[in-house]
Amino acid sequence: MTGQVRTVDGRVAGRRGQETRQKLLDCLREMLSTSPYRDVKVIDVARMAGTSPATFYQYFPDVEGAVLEIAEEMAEDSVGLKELVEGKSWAGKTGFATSEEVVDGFLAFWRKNDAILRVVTLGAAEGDKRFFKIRMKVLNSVVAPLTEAVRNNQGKTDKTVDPAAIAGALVSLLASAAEHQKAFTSWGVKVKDLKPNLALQVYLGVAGKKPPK
Amino acid sequence: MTGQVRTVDGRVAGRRGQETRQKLLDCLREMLSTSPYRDVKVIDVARMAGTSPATFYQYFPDVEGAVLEIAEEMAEDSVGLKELVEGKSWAGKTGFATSEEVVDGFLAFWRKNDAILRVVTLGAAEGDKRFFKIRMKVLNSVVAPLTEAVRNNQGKTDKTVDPAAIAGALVSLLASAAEHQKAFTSWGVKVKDLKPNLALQVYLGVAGKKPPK
DNA sequence: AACTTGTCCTGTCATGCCGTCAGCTTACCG
DNA sequence: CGGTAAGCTGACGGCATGACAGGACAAGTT
Repeated sequence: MTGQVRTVDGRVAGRRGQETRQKLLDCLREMLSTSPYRDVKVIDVARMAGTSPATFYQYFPDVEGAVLEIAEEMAEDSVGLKELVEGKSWAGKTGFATSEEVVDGFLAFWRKNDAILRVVTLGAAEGDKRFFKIRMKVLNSVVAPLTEAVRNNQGKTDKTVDPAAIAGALVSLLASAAEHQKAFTSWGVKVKDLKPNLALQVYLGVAGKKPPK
Repeated sequence: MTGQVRTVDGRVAGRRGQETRQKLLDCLREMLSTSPYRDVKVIDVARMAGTSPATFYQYFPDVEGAVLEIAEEMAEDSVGLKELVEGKSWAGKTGFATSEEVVDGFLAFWRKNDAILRVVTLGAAEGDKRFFKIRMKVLNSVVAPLTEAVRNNQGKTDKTVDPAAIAGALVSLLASAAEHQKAFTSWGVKVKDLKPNLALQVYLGVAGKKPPK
C-alpha cells in the first residue's frame, strides 16, 4: 500500500527500526507541544527518545521532514470528520443539533492536534506546498460535505451566495476559533458560550435563517 | 514618550546607532517575507545589513526580540483600522458599502504586513503572552467598534446573540481569509468573489439580515 | 592640531547544534 | 556458526550563537 518504510540511505526498516522511528516521532510530537517550533532541535528530540542525533538523521532528512510525517498521519485521521456533516439533516431543531455536533467535533479534533496543526498552519501561510496540501485535506474533510449542505439548503433559494465560499468561510472560522480560543475569552466570551455561538453561525450559514427557538 | 532607544548593554543609541538598528529591522522584515521563520538566522540578517552578527546583538537580545519590535510597530499602525468601522452607518445599501470597506481595509492591512503577522499569529497560538497581546491589539482595533455596531443593530432585537462573539468571529474570519487566501481559491472561489462574499458575511453578522439587492 | 569622551562596530573566542560517515553491534537466517 | 543486512553511535568539520574587549569614529574642548 504505502510502500515499505525506508531509511534516508535507502535501507528498508525492520521491526526494531520502525519502533525507534515511531519513538522519535512521538517525542517530536511531545516537543512541539511544549516548546516553540523555532526552538525544537534535533538533539533534544533524540535525547528525549534516548538515542543519538545520528539516529534521527537515519529516518528523517530534518525536523521539517519529520513534522510532515506527523502531519500526514493527522491528515489521514481527519477524514473521519466528514461524518460530522455527511448525510445529516439541517431541518429545524435537528439541524441546529447537527450544527452543534460539527462545531464540537471540529474543535475537539483541532484541540487534540493543536501543536502539529500550528506548524501546518504556519507552513501553509508561508507558502509551502506540502503543508498547504495537508491543511487543505483537513479542512476539506468538512468543507466538501458542508458545501453540499449549503447548496442543498439556502443555496438553491439565493443565487447570490456561493456555497463554496460560505462553507470555506465557516470552516476557516472554526479553525481560527480553535487555534485562538483565548482571544475569544479575552473579548469577554465565556468558554461555555463560544460553542453555541459558533454553532449559530454555522446554522445561519447553512440554513440561511435563524434556528427555531 | 517611549523613552530613548537603548542598546542591550544599556547605552543610549545616537543618530548613527539608530540608523544601523533600523537597517537591521528592515532587513529582518525582508528576511521574514522571503524565508521560513524557522530558518531566519541572525547572521543572514546581519550580512544583508552589511554589518556583523555582533552588531545585531548590541541592539536585540535575539531574533525573537527584534521580531517583537517590528510587531509592536505594526500594532501601532493598526489602530488606524478603527476608522473603518467607527461612526459608520449600517443601514441599507450604505451599510453594505461599509461592510465592503471594512473587508477591503482589513485585508489590505493584513496583506501589507503578512510576514510579520504570520509570526505574531504563531507566537500567539503557542501561548506567548507578548505576541498574544500584539495580536489582540490588531484585532481589537476592529473588534471593539464592530462589537458596538452589532450591539446597536441586530443585538438589540435578539437577546440570544452575544455581540462580542459575533464581532470576534467575523474578525477571526477576516484574519483567516487574509492569511490563507489561497485556500479559498482552491475551493473554487475566485479572487474577485472573495471580498463580496466576506462582505456579505460581515453585513449578515452585523445587521442580522440579508442586504438590500 | 592634539586631546578627550562617549558612541559604534567588529575580530575573536568558547560553546553548542547540524549533518555526515565509518565502523561497531545486533538480529536474523541458512 | 558464519554471513548478511539492519541498527546505532562516536567523532568530526562546519556553521550559528552570544559575549567581550579593544579599535575606529564623530564631535566637541583646549
